[in-house]
Amino acid sequence: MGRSPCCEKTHITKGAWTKEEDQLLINYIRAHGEGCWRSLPRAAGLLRCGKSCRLRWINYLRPDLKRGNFTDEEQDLIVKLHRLFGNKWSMIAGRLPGRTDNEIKNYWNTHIKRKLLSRGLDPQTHRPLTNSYSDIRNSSSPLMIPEFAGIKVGTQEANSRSGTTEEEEEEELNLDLSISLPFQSQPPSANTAESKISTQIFATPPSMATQAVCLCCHLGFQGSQACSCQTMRMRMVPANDIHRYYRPLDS
DNA sequence: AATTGGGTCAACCGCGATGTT
DNA sequence: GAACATCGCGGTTGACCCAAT
Repeated sequence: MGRSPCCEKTHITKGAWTKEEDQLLINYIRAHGEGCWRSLPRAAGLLRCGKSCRLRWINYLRPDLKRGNFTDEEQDLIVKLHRLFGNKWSMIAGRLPGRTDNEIKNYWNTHIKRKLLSRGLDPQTHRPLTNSYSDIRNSSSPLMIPEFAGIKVGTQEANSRSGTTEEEEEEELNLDLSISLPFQSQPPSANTAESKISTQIFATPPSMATQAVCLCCHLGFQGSQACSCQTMRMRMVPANDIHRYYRPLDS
């Protein structure tokens, strides 16, 4: 037999979170750390589904979250990453410190998507809406988004000059995406487009990993037992795990 | 002052991958 | 290996805000 259900279907609160609920969740996670979302609501005294607690914490309550508008650099990076990963918001979020997948997804749908459309670009493919792919490859005009500096897909002229293939074209994109936590000890092994991209992105010196924000330091606990900086410097953390880069205070 | 319409974003839903029994 | 739970993700919804009318 499997496990028991993740949460009781009855007596579950839905909708907007109250300040009291937020505080209960914050207090509990401060004391016990993240994890075991199934048992968390009851233990924290919340009448919420564990899933809802996890979402609230990750998207809103985490102390390392950035608030406020996206910077031009972040916007630029989102477009680059979206071109590489598509709607893999968690992958994109993993490379934008302090931003959540939900936040990026919302920002994409409300701002960037519209901007691209107004430029006549397909937000999914980042290519002109009216032209087919072959048209684009034969086009002499660069695929540029002036508002997002540095997003140049490449041109036929450039390709014929350098004799690059489509895959190489991808690699021509400057992927200096290391403002986040781009290092992974073992890049994905599968020979997929994503893995190639990941390999490239993750090919950052190990020293970059130490530039990640340690949550404990962020909270002012550097040097304390809770601070795991030194431990984390010994082993590399997957980029997607930046938000987990901390250790429960009571451990 | 009331209504309307668009923009924003927190939260929910459903699904696939993974883990556990 | 089957059955089930958990986790995490992407898509969608709906409440709220604000400006225009």
